[in-house]
Amino acid sequence: MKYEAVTIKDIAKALGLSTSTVSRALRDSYEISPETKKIVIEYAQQINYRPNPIALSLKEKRSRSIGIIVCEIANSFFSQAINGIESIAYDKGYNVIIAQSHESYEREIINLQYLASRSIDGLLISVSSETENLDHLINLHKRGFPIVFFDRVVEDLATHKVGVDNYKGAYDATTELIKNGHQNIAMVAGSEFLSITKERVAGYHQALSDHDLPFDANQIEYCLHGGMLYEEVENALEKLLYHNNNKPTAVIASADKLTTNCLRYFKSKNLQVPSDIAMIGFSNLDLTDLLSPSLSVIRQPAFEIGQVAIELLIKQIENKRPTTEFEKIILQPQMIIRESSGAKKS
Amino acid sequence: MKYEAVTIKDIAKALGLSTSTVSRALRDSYEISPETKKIVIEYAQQINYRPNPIALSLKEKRSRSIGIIVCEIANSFFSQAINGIESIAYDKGYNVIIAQSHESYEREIINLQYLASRSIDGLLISVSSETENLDHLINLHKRGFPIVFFDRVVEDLATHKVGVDNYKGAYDATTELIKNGHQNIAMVAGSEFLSITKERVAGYHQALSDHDLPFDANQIEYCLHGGMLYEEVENALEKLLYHNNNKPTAVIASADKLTTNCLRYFKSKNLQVPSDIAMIGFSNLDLTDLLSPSLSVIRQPAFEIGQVAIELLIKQIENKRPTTEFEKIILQPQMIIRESSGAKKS
DNA sequence: CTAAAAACCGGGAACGATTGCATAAATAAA
DNA sequence: TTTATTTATGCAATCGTTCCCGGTTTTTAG
Repeated sequence: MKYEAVTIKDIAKALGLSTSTVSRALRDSYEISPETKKIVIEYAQQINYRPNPIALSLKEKRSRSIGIIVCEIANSFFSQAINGIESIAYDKGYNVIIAQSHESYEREIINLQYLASRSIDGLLISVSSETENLDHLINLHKRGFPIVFFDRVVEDLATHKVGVDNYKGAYDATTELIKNGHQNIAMVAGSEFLSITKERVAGYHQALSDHDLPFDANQIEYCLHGGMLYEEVENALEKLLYHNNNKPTAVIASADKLTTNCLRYFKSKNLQVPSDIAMIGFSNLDLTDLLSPSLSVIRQPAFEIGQVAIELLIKQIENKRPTTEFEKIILQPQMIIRESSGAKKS
Repeated sequence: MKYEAVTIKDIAKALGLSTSTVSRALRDSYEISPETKKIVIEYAQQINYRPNPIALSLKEKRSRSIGIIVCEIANSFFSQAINGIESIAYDKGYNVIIAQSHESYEREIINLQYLASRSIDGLLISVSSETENLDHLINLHKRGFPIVFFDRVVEDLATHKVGVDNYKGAYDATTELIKNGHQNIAMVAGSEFLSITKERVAGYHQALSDHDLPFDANQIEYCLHGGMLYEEVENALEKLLYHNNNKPTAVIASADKLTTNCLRYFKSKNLQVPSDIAMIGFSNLDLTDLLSPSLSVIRQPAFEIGQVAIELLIKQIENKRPTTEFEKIILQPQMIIRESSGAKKS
């Protein structure tokens, strides 16, 4: 069943005018007499005429839609970031097409091809945790396609980038645990490919060294799928807690899904938080306050990250000349101390 | 900065053929010789030719994109439903444009106009909790525009509808609480405008009456914004617990956000669940098992709802003749009993 | 060897809207 | 009255693709 829309031709025919006159009248051109304008505009309103955006896109060579690729929308951080993106995009007359990589490199490529073939005007992407090879992005980028990275940025490409101060977030979290008496602090980290992981590890590392605590590489476990699979978090924690000479009394989880899956593991093992094992995690969940014990978190300004990213992207899209100067914007994370990061059993 | 794509004309010029020949060669028409086809296809591949979907849309009068309107994507139920929708849509070559009403009637209308003007081929909608007047939907529907309702369906329109057995979900939840010894069970319900609210109230009502318990209208509080605002849930619970001769020992929350905000309220008032007040709620959150006490929930098959809805929509879009027979599909919710619905203090 | 039938390919209209250019009529200036 | 100028409108190209309608060559049949 087709849904037939009113076109400019219908108006022209009905009013005995040419399509150009109608088009100009609707755009309020100075070349059209006030009387003709009035007739056209009133008739258009009456039959509920709407310009066909597809025809416009074809002519203008732009679709006024932008693509977003994230791992999962069912992830508080990303759904909040998307809210930020949409809040600006809709105001500026762009619509967004969201695609999910589900942390798969392969699906990221498929999504990218799909979006590119839907002729989007630009791309906002937070790469999948499997993404190491960047050819798919480099290809587009070389051809002058506007790309902005957010959260999981890729350093090797000259584009706008928006993220948080991951180093500081991890540094603060580690320091908080140290202050509460923990000397053996482990880290459950995301994919090693991601720069955010490296930065968070670096922050953790530095905090230990600033407090004269030894750094032990065995205290870090990387999860390739960023905690999306419970099993990988389970394995990581098994190793850290039971196959490690140096049993930690506290854990830092470096991503949303890692944080919740760590909790799930502790619960299944009947480990009390924070007395058996303390923890603090990166998380943007809205109900970390409702958990028992309430969860200490590093929270990222997801909404703002989305807003800044889309603004940079639209600026680049609407630029007449190719962009040569790219910005890297770093927002500050927020540490919320609650119960889970407390002192160990004495 | 414009991103110039390769067109069929470029191929034609480079190969000394006409655009029609190139077009046919790429579509594997029988009218083109195998040799020509080979040359064209290889060259197209080499220069990475992609057909322009906008030009196709203009010609075919369809955009192969469908609109989704939900209240919030940062809501487990809806993000899961969207995952279900996308899983099918992408396979069938459709892309989805997501818009959020944030439970506002006004924004729902704006979104609808926006989507319609973006020439989507069909619409999947779960109406906002403020939506009482349906003119905006009726208008589109009258013109033969394909619409499928999911979750929050609207009975007055002849369209496909997909939802869960809300009556049964609430009936089971109520029965479970009764079995655990609760005689005074209150309900924190969503917007009165929504049919799902009415059905859930009816299920609750029937369960009470089947167990010879009195029904007291003062034991139900409606939240117009479906729990999106903490204050409305707070007000509702204040009334139920402290301005009510009949203080409940258990509460049923009839939506995701209501459930979490009830918990937040109990926590703020230092009420122990389930000993001070038991509860069970509709929720699709993935970490209700991690709460203390773990939360008993009615879980909806969100992913499947999304899948069924998009399948019906695509079927309708691709139908040659106008659809006259509409389906209403009801899936079964799942009750997961955990700690929060336990017995009251004895 | 001729006529018919394949086989293969190009021209151009169409989709809906915009826009540079041409044109006609009306008015103003000389 | 003639020319110049303004005013108001139409024609046609354009964006990228498909497809109807022809047209030419080659093959096949009689």
